[in-house]
Amino acid sequence: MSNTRIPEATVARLPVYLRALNAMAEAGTTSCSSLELATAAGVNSAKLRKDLSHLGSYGTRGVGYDVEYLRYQISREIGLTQDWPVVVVGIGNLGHALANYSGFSSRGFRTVALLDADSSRHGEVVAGLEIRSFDDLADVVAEHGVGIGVIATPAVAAQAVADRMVEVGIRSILNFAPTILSVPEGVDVRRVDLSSELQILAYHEQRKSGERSLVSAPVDPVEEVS
Amino acid sequence: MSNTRIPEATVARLPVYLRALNAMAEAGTTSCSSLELATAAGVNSAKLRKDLSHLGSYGTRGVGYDVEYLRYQISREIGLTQDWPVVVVGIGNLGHALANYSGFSSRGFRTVALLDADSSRHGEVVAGLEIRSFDDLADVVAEHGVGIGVIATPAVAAQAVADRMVEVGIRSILNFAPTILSVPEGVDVRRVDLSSELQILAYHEQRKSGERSLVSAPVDPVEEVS
DNA sequence: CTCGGTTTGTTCGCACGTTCACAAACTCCT
DNA sequence: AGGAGTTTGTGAACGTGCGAACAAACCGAG
Repeated sequence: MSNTRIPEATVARLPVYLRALNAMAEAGTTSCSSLELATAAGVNSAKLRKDLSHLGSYGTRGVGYDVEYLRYQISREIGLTQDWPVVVVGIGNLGHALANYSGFSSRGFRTVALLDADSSRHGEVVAGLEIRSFDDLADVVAEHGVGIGVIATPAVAAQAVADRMVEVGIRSILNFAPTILSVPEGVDVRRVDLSSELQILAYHEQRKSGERSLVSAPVDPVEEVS
Repeated sequence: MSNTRIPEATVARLPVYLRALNAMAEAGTTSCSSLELATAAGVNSAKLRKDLSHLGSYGTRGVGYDVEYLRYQISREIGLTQDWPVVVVGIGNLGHALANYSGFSSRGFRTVALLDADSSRHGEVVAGLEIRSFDDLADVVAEHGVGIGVIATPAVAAQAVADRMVEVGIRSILNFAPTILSVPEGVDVRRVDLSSELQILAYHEQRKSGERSLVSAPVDPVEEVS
């Protein structure tokens, strides 16, 4: 069972389960049912059980799941039992926030370097780390091992940063810049786009409002531009 | 065609298309094919055409799409032709970054208030706005109309903030706090979890590494805790 | 006007994800 | 020991999304 590939949708939910389990462990709960964990994670209980079944059979019928045991199993499956060095490039407002974000360092992720192209900021200390030149990327990777690259630069610089990251061997990139990065096969990019999220919310909000006022706006007032 | 509901997966991609169209417009391109736009957005061209067909028939066979016209149509569909007031709660590192994020203000979204529970920060000016008390939430909503709420508080405070937002009429929430919010029916919550994104990357990175070294780790060294 | 080339919009088959419903398995009580 | 109650793990039905392939429609040349 555990040698088969885990579905992508399941992988995306594992961190949520892990978070819920951590909260339970902190609250002193040692055991939980699939329904409890599912509601804490905001999903259907059947979906939770199927997700967990992809990792193996870690529950006990008639009883439920041992919080600590399941927590370890999910952590191991995701890979949090090892150490992941993280390089953050672009220390603007967002990069600053990311460097200080406790959620990064807490779970196996260790920010090992902050890089920025702006030389006037080099030497400045943020979250206990000195901002270094972007040219040091290769050195950082050599020093701490290849890890995960986080791009928090303006959109125009993002592709160049990504290209350089790939060059020095980074194959997992978290991109906060509002651009689609093109990378070679084998490199994973996850995009976090704050503006897109707002736009999706706006779409649903608009639909909800339109529903209320029963305006269907059937005719389009704008003609083709010539 | 345009009166039917647009699939959720399509809605999530519309902002990406919009961004690509904006880049084209800035570059002076007035017309484009589905293939050009699709590659710029990083998707399959067939998928792009199907997505756009849900909005209506805005292209010309044998020619392609008019950039400006399509840009307007997508903007209108998402609802960006109207003005969306946004309230940001929790002006820590992340809230600070969000307040300064230009992508918010650029596309119909207008940050109308920054709120924080910490009274020592009240009056401080961030991105041209004065930080106000969280108690002012109802006033802000009354003043600027019900809008979108952004939660950038620590995890422990997030649920209380969400509850209050719902109370004063906000029904679209963008949650950056690492918690699952429980909200009543009709309220939309989108979650942006930086730590989860890293964990998903780590999972894939681990698989890539494991593939290389051919270590399948079939036996589990940890026994059930008693 | 007709014909060849091009590009959209749509149909179809397939794979993936979700939910229901239930058998298997465990605990507890008598 | 046995049965009642509970909860997991999974098989099956269902819905959604994706990609290929193709017909419909448009442009331009002759």
